[in-house]
Amino acid sequence: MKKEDVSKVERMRHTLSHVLAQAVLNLYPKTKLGIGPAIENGFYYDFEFSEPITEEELPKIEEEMRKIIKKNFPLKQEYKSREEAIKYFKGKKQTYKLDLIKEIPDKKFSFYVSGENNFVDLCRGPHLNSTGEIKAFKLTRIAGAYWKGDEKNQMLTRIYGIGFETEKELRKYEQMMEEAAKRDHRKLGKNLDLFSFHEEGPGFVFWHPRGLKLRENLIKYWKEVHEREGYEEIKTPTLLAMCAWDRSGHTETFLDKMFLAKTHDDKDLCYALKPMNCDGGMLIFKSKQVSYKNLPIRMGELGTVYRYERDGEIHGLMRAREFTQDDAHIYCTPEQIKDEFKRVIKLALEVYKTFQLELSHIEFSTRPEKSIGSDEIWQKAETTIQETIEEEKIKYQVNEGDGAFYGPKLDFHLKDSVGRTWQCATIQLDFAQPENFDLNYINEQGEKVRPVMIHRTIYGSLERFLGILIEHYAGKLPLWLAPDQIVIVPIAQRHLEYANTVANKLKEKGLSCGVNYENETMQSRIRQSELMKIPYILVVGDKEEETQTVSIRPAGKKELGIMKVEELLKILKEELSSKSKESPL
RNA sequence: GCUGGUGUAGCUCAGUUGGCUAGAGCAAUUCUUUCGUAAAGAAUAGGUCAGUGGUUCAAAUCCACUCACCAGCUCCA
Repeated sequence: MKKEDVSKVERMRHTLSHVLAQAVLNLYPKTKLGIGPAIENGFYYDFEFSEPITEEELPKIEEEMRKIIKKNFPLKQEYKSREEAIKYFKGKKQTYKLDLIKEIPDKKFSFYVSGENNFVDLCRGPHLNSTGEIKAFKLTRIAGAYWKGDEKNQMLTRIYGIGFETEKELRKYEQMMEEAAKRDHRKLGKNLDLFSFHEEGPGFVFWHPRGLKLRENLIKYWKEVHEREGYEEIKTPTLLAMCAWDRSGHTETFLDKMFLAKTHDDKDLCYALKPMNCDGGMLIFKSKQVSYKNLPIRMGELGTVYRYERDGEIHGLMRAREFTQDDAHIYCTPEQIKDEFKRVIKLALEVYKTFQLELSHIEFSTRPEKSIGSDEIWQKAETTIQETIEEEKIKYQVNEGDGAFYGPKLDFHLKDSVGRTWQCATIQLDFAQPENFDLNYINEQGEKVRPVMIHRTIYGSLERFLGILIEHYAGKLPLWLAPDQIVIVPIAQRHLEYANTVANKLKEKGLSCGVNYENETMQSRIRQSELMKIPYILVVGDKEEETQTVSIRPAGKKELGIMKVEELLKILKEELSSKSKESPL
């Protein structure tokens, strides 16, 4: 790669990883080197230390790095032949580097040399001209990472750092991360009394009244758009007998993630909690004869599924062991695939726009190792998806071998507050399951024909999507989603009656409105409401009662003055109907 | 599951190298107070220091195991 193709800050981050490796070798000469790339906002390097190291040693390594930077060593690129390269790393006992060379087919290998001990690293570059060009950096944390990203391999020690062109930018980034940590949905979920987790159910979400209301608001919107899009809703059992999972291939490919259930009399019919909703849906499809005239059939299901995720993989709402997919299965003819696919893409983009969510990226995942169905079927499915997204001019990246076991898929990824991405919407093309379940419809010639199946979600899971939303809005949910929309604060006890009259008027219009008449000062009650991020606080006292008005204070803002209740209702109605817009007040 | 870390009251956190009855603020309860836009005052109650086992005259503190959580990896919606 040419130097000018890579931004200066990226080259700096890459050089930083080399400086890190050099510093580590200076301090711990027996260390074996893995790889060290530049990443978003920084860099890392993987090492195998002879003795385990701790985070307390990072300042020492950082200091050594500063020495190397100060000495301003030039980075020189040179080439070695395969034999020279192997000989060099054998001499240094750098087994991981030898492993890398084995995998690169090139005849000539690019190396970078710098430093007083002529630190040499196998590397394509590009780099800065010399270490002295490095500006602001900091080592941030230490973590484990498998060699070449494969859990069957040795686990190495990864040291992460951040790097920027100025100290100011570095500090700004650190501050941003601190702010982001405050948005963590797990923290907000506790503070806003939305949900909790308990040792008695690791990975299971306990929804509190306020959280459940939020969840239901999200469901309501989902139902609206799906009804409009021609979906019908179904509900299938939480448990199915194992023969269903045998048939769909889950037993073979998914068993380690399934919760199994038995009855007390130990009959041989063993059950599993559903890890996916498709089996139940297909049984409904099969329950009657379908004509080509009925297709496409779009069956939606807010299906709660159970997956025994391994310890350490669960993460708040983002990755739970029980979660509800906003699932749907579209049964259609081969000719209808593209059109249906496009409709789902459009719907996903529309929904994300409503929340003003920015998409991180779209991934096209192809056939995995563990899969069912013939080569021909996979080929056809992958080509169809690729053609569709190219026709739609959608930017995507290919994720080789990451499809579902029954078909290739298109995934939409969203970012959380600290930049981790999470897969939300997914659209999966499936020729295999209709085969397994012997699904068919009657075509124009009166023959039985196999339908094609599209599995899809828009939110992905209600839990994950809510996690993303809570962080996206930093807990300050828009009026239409907020579990408690309005709170009325009567100034003194004598205003309680009037407060209740106003509350009833608002409730009649379907707004959720409470009255806070706790034995606390008005200031304290306003504070409580602010902390709960209730969109509107209405204060009522003598003045308001006399003029039949309310004093309005939108959350996080100063008071706006007084207004007639009818006038307020008009404004709120407008705000509720335009979900994606900001509050007009 | 892997590497590293954490676990003290409902919440946020103190608790020196093991040593008197484990503390604080907020929240809760009771009483007083009825207040004009982000915290009124007083009193009361609240803990098997995650669990189990061990070391010790003595363990919140040291060790082992288990559980849960956090960061990253792997995996995933």
